[in-house]
Amino acid sequence: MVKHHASTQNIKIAVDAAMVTIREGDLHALLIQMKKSPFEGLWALPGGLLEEDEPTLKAATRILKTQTGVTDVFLEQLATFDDVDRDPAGRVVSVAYYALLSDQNLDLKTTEKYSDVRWWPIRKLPTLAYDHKQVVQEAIQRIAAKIQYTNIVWSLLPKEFTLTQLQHVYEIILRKNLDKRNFRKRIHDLKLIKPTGKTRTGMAHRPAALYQFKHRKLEYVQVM
Amino acid sequence: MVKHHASTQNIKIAVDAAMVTIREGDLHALLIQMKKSPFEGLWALPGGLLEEDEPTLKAATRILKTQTGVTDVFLEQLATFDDVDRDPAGRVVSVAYYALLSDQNLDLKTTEKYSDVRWWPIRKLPTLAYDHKQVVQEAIQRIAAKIQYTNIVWSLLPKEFTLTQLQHVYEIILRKNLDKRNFRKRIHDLKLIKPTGKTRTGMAHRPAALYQFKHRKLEYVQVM
DNA sequence: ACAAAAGTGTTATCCATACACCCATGT
DNA sequence: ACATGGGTGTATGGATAACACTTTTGT
Repeated sequence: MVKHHASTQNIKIAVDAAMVTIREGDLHALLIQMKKSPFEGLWALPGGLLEEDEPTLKAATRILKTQTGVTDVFLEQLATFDDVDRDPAGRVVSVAYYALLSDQNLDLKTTEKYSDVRWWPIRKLPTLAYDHKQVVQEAIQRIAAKIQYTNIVWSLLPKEFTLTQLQHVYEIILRKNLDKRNFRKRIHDLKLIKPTGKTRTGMAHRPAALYQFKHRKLEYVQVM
Repeated sequence: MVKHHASTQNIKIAVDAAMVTIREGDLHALLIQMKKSPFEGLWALPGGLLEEDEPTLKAATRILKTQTGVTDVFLEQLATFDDVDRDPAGRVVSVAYYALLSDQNLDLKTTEKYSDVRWWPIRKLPTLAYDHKQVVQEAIQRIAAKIQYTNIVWSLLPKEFTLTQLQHVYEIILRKNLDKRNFRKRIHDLKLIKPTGKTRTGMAHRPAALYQFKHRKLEYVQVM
């Protein structure tokens, strides 16, 4: 045990959310541009101080909803970041979450609080406030690990998608090319998705069959 | 972002540590018996409030050192537990760590603060205070997952150990029997350990060769 | 007709698994 | 001499990886 100055502890708790999606063939994170000093103009993950009667998961859910309007996505605690100097304004411990979003149906909201809100490619981030660069890095690592033994990619795709779209998600996150036939055989054997019967037409090539995930919630399956 | 009542936030931060070892053929966790109400007599993980100028990892390191005297072990953040009602005394968010200890060279310290300190088999825990049962469960899951793709078992074994001891660690944590020859072939191919040249004698059977880990720090390797 | 992505099976290689006996020591 | 765990190699089967052509559409 550390000490017992319970009444004198003066540490604040924040919740930050790394929202991640795939756009233009690459992973992107949602960043807000800060208005207030000392980080004026810098970019950061959306977040804020925790309320007393609110669990961190609820706070993260609210941040997500406020920024993007979505609720039905994969959202999970990432880790807690607590370097003593991470916030120049004082000791603030941050419980970080990460969420996976489909690039569809997103409606970014700019609020009074921020100068700007936008998606940034994860490999070309601007300078970030606090330790948010590290938070994003750890989120990426977690995602890359976790798509290999769970079904969480459901949260990165629209409700209906083609097998090629699904394969691209894996290729982009794992940063390697996959064999089309082996990938499809694998996905088929896992029985995580089912055909909708529809096809995606309007492209200058053969229409692709559309599929959907049977369950849009976390399941453990050895994908690769 | 949640709200901006920064000055009014009244949430405390604690650090708790699940220290785990293998004794008598099973996983055990170190628990302390509480003296103070409202959990008087109940068992709990060692922990305490975080100090303002201290990172949580340092706090966890100190808890570990205080309880067991050891420092050179694997210690990692597990997760943050923050149910609003987890502590009847008020809102306390707990950053939980877990540590892996060898059953050797342990010197449990009972302090004034606790009625008792002892190892409890993980499958037969007493009633625990707070949400510590959940913390232990998550630690076990993490350990079982992580020994399969890292070298962290180094921290559960003495500096020098036999291949059979190493195999037992995996068998106990994964709860399944492994084939001796396949296991040894695998371990040998991974090149994580090296023979010390010594043997362990004094037993009513052929002496076993003693090995040690080449590196006593986290490395990522697909073990199984 | 051409371009572009969709869709589809087979073969070879590698890796995981199953399996049994002799060895060195203490009693 | 007997009991006990230590130590060792091979053969098989299943999973993974490599690989090319036909189909359907839009222009």
